[in-house]
Amino acid sequence: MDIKTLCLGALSLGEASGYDIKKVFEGAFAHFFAAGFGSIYPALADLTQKGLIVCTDVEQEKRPAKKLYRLTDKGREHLLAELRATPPRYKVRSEFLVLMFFAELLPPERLREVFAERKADIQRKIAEVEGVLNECDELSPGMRFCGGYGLSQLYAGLEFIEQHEAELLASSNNNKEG
Amino acid sequence: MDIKTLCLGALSLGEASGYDIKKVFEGAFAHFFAAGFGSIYPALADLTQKGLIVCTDVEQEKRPAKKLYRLTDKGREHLLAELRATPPRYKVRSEFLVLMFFAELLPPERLREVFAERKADIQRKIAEVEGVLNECDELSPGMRFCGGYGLSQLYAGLEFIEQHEAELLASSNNNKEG
DNA sequence: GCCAATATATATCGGTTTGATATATTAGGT
DNA sequence: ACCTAATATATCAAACCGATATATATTGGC
Repeated sequence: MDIKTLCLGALSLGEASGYDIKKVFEGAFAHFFAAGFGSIYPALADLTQKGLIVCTDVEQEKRPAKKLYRLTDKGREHLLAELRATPPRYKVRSEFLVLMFFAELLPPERLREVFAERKADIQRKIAEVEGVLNECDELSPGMRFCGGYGLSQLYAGLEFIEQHEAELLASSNNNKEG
Repeated sequence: MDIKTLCLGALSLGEASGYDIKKVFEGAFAHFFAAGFGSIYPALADLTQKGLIVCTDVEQEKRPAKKLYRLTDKGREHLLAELRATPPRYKVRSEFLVLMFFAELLPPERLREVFAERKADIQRKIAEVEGVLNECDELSPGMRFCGGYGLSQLYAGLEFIEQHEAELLASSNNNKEG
């Protein structure tokens, strides 16, 4: 699944600008799919050119002008077909775990820092997802499932780190001394 | 962190060919970092050109010839510096969760399939990681941490799906009838 | 003995994605 | 008056992904 399909998905929730879509990727989508402006704007141009979305220029009083995009019927059909055909993959790319894998090559004080940063990051994300789940009451069951799944992963990761970091830090210190 | 650094990391465990490194990415690294031949071979060429690794051609009796790569001192230093400077990120890209997010747009029977595929995939990965942890007794504490962390994520995900799939399927069926 | 599938091994290439950067306007704080 | 943050769009090189091509050797089934 590419960013284009994700943009169609975001637009299935209502019309939006590229900037709005970016905010969707930073909010609700944040913990399971990332996309920057460098992906979103070309995707919107492409989708427009293919007739899957249409664009309206909107002048604003107190902000820069924006381009509002809306799904066409063709675009909605394309989205449905794409979703039905998408295999349910789940891919992780974790620099954190690479650092753990090579923990012996890190200075103990850096290892401590890494654990602290990672835990802080997880806690920040937990707060974000819980915020969305609690504050927004127009979420579909599917969206709530997504949030819940994300929380399960975040809590399990946090718990694992808290239970095992001391052990790894100890072996790192021994390694330094020996 | 790019694939080049990962290749340096793989070579810090001993000399290897591009093909060997791919197997590392399919085994020990599998659940937290992916890399294909299209990334690995250019990375090795680049690292050789920069003097961070050296290459030896090895003719083999019963197999195609291979190129064995080995870290240089400069390469080892580069790896250490890179690891010390790498922020501990953790990025997920999940088509599975995108499908959950838009579950309303999926036919109920496809939703059932998606859950079945995802659970089978998780169970396959659990077996893989547990296999490595049980069968290999030369793993460093850091590598065991990695495997354990992966298992914590896999078990938490599996449990969450088992506890919530019925609910989502029910709302999907209602949606169809309503 | 033969065929198909699998494993070993390297390499390339188009298309997509990432991350950084550029540009411009308005709001709000000091 | 000045700086920072938010709103808004756009581009680009570098990196990465997935598929494909090429070639040899082994293994298992019939």
